[in-house]
Amino acid sequence: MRAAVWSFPSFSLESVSQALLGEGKAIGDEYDKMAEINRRYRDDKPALAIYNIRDCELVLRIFEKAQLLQFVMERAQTTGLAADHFGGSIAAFSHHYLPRMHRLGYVAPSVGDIQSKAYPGGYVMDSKPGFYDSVVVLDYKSLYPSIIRTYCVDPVGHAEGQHADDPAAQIKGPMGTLFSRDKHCLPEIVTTLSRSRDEAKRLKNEPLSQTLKLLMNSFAGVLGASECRFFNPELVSAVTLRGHEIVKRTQVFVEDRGYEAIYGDTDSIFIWLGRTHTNAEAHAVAAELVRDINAWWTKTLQDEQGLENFLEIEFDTHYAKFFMPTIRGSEVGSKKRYAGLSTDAAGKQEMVFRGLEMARSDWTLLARQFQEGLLSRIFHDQPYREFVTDYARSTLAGAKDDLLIYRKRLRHRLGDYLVNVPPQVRAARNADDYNVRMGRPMQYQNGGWIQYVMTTNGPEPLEARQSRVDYAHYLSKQLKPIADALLQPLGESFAALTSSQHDLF
DNA sequence: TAGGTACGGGTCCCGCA
DNA sequence: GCGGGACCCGTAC
Repeated sequence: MRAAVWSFPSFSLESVSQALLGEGKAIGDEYDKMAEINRRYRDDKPALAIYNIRDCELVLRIFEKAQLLQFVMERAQTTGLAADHFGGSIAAFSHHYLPRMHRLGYVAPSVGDIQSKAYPGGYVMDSKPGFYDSVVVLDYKSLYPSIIRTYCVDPVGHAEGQHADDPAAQIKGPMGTLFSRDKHCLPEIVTTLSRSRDEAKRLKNEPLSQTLKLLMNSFAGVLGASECRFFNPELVSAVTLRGHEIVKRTQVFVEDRGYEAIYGDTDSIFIWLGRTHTNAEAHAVAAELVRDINAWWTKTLQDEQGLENFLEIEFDTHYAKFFMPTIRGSEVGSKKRYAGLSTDAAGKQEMVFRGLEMARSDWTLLARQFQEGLLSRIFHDQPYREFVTDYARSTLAGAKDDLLIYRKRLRHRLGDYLVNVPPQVRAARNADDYNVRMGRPMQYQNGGWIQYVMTTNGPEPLEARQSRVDYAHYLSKQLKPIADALLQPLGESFAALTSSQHDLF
C-alpha cells in the first residue's frame, strides 16, 4: 500500500480495512487482543480459525479494491525488477538508462566517481499569513520530469554539452551548466513513459498510470543519490534550480495580472483572488491563468533558447476559505502549514489541513479536534468564542480524558538516547521498568511506538499510569498554541477568552 | 531489497546573568 | 530565569 502511495493514519490491517472497506478484523486493535486470541486458542478453536480466515479475506479484498496485484505487476514490467522487489529506484534508472547510453557510445561512471555534495531542493515561497476568501492553487504537472524533457537534463547530454564547440548545439542550464541539444537519453525515456501514461489513463489502467508516474518522478531524485552511479549535484541542481526559476517567474506573471501570490511550494502557486468567488467564477479565472501561463512558457522557451515546452501548469484546488499561519511567536508567514475549505462538484465541503497539528500524528486528538472545530467555525462565520471556552472547561473537568494520549515513534533503540531524554523516551523507559517489575518481556528496547499521557509526574505510558492528568499542560501546550495561531489574526487570544477560568487550576 | 531537500515545533540541555 | 542550539519527530512536496 505504501509503495502504491496510499496513505493512512495507521497501516495496521484493522485500520486499513476499516478505511478502505468499512469493515474490520474479527478481533480489532484493542489493547488486550492477545488475551482474546489466547482465550480462543484455549477454549474455542473454531472461533480462532474464523479470526484467522477473516484476516486473510481482508487482505485479499484490500488487494482487490486497491488493485495492488496489478500495480505490482505493472511496476515489475516498467522497472525491470522482480515483482517482490521493493524500492529499487536506482536499479530501475539503470535498467532504462544503460542500454541507451551504450548505444550512444558511452559507458557509465562508477559509484563514487563524484564526491557527495549538498544541493538545493524545491523552492518554498515566503508566505503571506492571514485569513483569505477564495484562494486558487495551480500546480505544475510532474514538474521535474517535464523540466528534464524541456531542458534536456541528462548525464550523456551533460558530458556532450560541456565539450561541444558549437554553442548552437548547447542548451544553457543553471550555474553555467551546458547540455547537448540533441544527444541525450533521459528526455526520450521520460517522453516514452509519459506517452505510455497518457495511454494508460485513456484505458483507465490506474495501476499502470501510477507506476509510470512514480518511475518518472524518481529519475530526478536518483540523480541526487550519491549511491547511484549517475549521481551528479550539477545535474540534479539543474533540475531543482530550474524549478525555482519556474515558480518565481510564474509568481511574476500572476502578479502582473493583478493577483497576489500568497504562497508556493516546489511546483505550486497559491493565488488570492482578492474577493469571494463562487466555484464557477474561480474555475474560470484559473482556467484563463492556466491557458495564458502555458502559452507564455511555450513562447518564452522558444524565444529564449529555441526549446519545445513540456511544462504544464494546471488547476488544483479552489479554497473558498483559506488560512495561512505565522511562525509561532512571530509575524513571519509560515511554510508547509496551511488549511483551506473547498467544495467539490457535488457540493460537498472538505477541510484540508497541511502540516498543521490536525495533520500530525504526534499531537493529541484533544488538540486536533480542537483545531478542526475552531477553524470550521471561523470558516463558516459561526460563533467560536463559546467553543473555545467550552472546550477548555470540559477538558479541565475531565470530560475529554480519552483524547489526551500522545503517540510517538521511538526511532532509535531506547539505550541510544544519551544526550537528550525526550518525553516519549521517559515514558518508554517507565513502561519497560514496569514490564520488568511485572515479570513481562520488555517492549521498547529496540524502538517502536509508545503511547503516553502527561501527568503531574511527567509522561506516563498508557500501560502503567499512576498519577493524575496534568490538565495545565494540555491547556498550555496543546490548546493554547492552536487557539492563538487562529485567534491572534482575529485580534483575540486564548488567555483572554479563558481568563475567567483560571481559578479552576 | 540504496530517490531527494525544506521546514516547524516541542523539549532538553547548557551557558550565562 | 533566559536565550539559543541540538536533538527529535513528523510532515510537504
